[in-house]
Amino acid sequence: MATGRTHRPATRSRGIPEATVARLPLYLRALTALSERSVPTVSSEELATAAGVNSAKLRKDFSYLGSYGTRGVGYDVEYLVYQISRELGLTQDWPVVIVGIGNLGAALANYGGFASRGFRVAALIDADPAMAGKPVAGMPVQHTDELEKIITDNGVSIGVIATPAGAAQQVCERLVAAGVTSILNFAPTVLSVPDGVDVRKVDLSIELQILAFHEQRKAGEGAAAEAEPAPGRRSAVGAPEVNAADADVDAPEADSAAASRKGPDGDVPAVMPA
Amino acid sequence: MATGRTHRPATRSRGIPEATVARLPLYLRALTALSERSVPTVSSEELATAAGVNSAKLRKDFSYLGSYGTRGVGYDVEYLVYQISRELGLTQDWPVVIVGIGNLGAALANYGGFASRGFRVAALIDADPAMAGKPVAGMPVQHTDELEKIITDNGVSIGVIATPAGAAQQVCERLVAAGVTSILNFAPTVLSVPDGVDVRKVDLSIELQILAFHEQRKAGEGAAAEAEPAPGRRSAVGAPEVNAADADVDAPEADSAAASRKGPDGDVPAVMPA
DNA sequence: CAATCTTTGTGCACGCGTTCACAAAGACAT
DNA sequence: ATGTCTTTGTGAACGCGTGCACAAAGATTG
Repeated sequence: MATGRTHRPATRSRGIPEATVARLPLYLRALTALSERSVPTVSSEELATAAGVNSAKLRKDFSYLGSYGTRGVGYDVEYLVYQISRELGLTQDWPVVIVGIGNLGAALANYGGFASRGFRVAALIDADPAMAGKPVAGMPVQHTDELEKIITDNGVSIGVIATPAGAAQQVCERLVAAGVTSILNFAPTVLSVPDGVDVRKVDLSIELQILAFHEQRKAGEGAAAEAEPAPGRRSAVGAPEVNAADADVDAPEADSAAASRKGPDGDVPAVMPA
Repeated sequence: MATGRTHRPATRSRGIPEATVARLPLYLRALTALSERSVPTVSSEELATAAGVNSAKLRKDFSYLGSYGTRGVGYDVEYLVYQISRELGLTQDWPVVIVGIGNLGAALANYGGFASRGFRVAALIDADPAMAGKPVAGMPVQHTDELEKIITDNGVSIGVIATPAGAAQQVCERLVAAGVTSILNFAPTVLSVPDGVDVRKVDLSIELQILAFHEQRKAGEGAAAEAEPAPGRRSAVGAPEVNAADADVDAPEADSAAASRKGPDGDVPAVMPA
């Protein structure tokens, strides 16, 4: 083949495939582990195993970044850590705010995985006045009223939403209006945002539902009839009112944003289980 | 979105596409909201908007389940809720165990989205003896020693791992050995499991890293040079030892499973930031 | 320097998922 | 009953992602 690629495509817009981008953090994690063990180089085969992917896929992924490997040897760990970090934008500091400091929000605030990757929790925000000033993860919770000022003063461009579903859209709009252009949404709701704003969602119960689907498949493999994998069953469906009851419990935490603006109908559809 | 997926060789027998299965919970959520508002029928267009997807995609998805719509009218909400619930296996009870009751584990235990979808938290398990008996989410935490007995007695087939990365693989193996065949992994580690066991992973920091990538893209759109979206920066990369220090903090919680079996090397590669 | 060995980088083919576009089906009005 | 209107269900085209398989590149050895 031709003598390799030009190291710098120069044109930023020349896209790395989305699927590849999603795997870069995986590689980075594996590489960091190797780095800590002072492993100097690693082959695509070894690294692929460590990252849980196919080696051909890994090589192709890396080829989008440039030719950083040495044939017959492998990849230089430290160099690759740097290149991937740079590509992901982790060589700079990203201040983030977490809105909705309930169980989940607090857990996220305490999550060390953020800080270790260049993400700095700039502020914790909650709509409950009773929460204001209360220290969580060694940081005082601030009231929603301060949201805009916090975003502006800290130059925050990434926001994490961990509010109840009913409050998520409103919080989202305020974040965006204040200048946030990337949102990580933990609320079980579809957020609508203007063009130019990225939203990624993490839904804890959706993953379980997908597992349940496959689990049911397994159980019903031999028998066509209903499987009974465990003692105790229930009907579940057909009792919408239990979902309504879940509304408060459902939310990952106790943010009172929803309560403060309870539309008798407005948040019923939004506050969803699942 | 949450990531994670094990190798799915070929589509199961009369398989619904994996991508479709992953969207069913989304539809179900939107439909439940409509059901609570007593909306009798809904068109593919409306429902697609509510679920945040393309209407053609939605129709094709539903076509895999059967012809449940009425041309010229739309879909019967209640009927569709039932059909999707049944397809996902949510009409039966799924007892789950949560292993690793730290910040994240506790948040999950309190998360109402599980119970409202047919998932019953059968037990909370932690390796820390000091946690044993302590009530979390109205349920006493049990010690890891009881793991196998709990799984067997409750017929648990789905396990949630919220331990530090260093303990995840070991916990995983014990769960599988005890009969668990589906695992939801929150630990930032690649789990290796035997065939027939499904693993889905949720990595909180990977999502942020993906956002950072796009954010960097936006910032560098006009200027070719390094962007400065906020006051304060850092070098981040090139300091592996800070990651090592993160090891304990990194874990979403305080499960001491890792501590109880600290291999001087065994968990170093596993305990990863990111 | 030549031969051999290892591992990368990638051309190519295949399959899955997405989207378009439309005919068929049924509701509804006249 | 007939015609019109709405919306589903799906055939087909397209694009992306994945994995195979191999030639090129460089290390290493004799």
